[in-house]
Amino acid sequence: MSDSNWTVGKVAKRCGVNVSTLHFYETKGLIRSWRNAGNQRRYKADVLRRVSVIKAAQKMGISLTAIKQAFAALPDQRTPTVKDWEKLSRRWQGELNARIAYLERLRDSLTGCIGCGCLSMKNCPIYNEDDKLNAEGNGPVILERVAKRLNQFRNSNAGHQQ
Amino acid sequence: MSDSNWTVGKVAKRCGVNVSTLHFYETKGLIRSWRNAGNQRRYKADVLRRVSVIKAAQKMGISLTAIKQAFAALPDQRTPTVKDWEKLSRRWQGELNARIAYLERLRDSLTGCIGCGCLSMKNCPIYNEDDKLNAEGNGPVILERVAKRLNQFRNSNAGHQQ
DNA sequence: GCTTTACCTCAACTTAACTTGAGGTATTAG
DNA sequence: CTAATACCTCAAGTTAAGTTGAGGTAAAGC
Repeated sequence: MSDSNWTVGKVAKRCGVNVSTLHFYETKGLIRSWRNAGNQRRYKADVLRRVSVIKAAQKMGISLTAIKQAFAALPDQRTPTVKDWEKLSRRWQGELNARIAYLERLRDSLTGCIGCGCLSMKNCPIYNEDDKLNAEGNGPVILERVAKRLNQFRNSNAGHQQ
Repeated sequence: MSDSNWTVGKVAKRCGVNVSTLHFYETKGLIRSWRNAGNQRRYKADVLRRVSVIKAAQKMGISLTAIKQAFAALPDQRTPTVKDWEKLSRRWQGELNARIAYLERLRDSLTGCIGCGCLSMKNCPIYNEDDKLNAEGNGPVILERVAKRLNQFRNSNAGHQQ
């Protein structure tokens, strides 16, 4: 009963988000609810994990659009199992590693490049980082619009490795 | 002559940004220009490094506001030297390290937490990461609004260590 | 049974970091 | 000298991820 009778308010409190955020996630297709006789939202308990996973993914810098696409890999009819979630998790771990590696490269070349003045030159490792990542024929691109939108992961093919 | 006679177009092309971006950066106080007789912007060559450093900092996830504050530490009257830039760089390296460490913690606890269901619980290491970072009396906070604005670094005290 | 919460919808506002466009002036190439 | 660029200003638009508020209904507490 309480298993499929969560109200927005309870979910919001439990997950530490606003009610409006849950409404918003629903319009984005990230979570789902059914309505009771009085047109109020009711949730199954698994919404809690969904919201928590959304929050965790956001901390990794993954956009809602990419999260939605990742969720698309979850079973549609049955409630996702632990294995389903772990699969998702492993996928994101790969992205997280790529992201960490990217920041490490940035860190390691930062002082040298800022100091030497090569930053505005064509052969600077920092300056050309995007170009390398975005090079054609070089496998799926991991980071999208790096300089523009705060290192968000690309929506269109999040999860590809190599 | 060409040392202080860079036009917006030339700077834009050299730095790989739009002219409108340079206008924008100027309104934000990130770069400066003088005007020629016909009211057109002219730049000193050091604008190239400034723009490049802005771009590098953005790749680290540092906001323009924080970048502006960091630039405030640069000399106002003379053109910044290599040492000036290196100082800035070292400051950001510390933030970059903190950011990398944060993502590593997230990665290492991700699969376990997503799988075990603790994500929505109070004792989950991922779920409570923000709280730990934001705990009072625990030294300066490094990451701000982590879950909200894609891990941007805090504006108000960017650069503080430990 | 009534009053306080909790919900509902829908539109508009918020911030960051830019971009786009309109209407007009300067510079440059030939 | 003139046509093609390049610039100028200022206002408005864009995206992500929500938040805020108005006007109205449902459910819960006592």
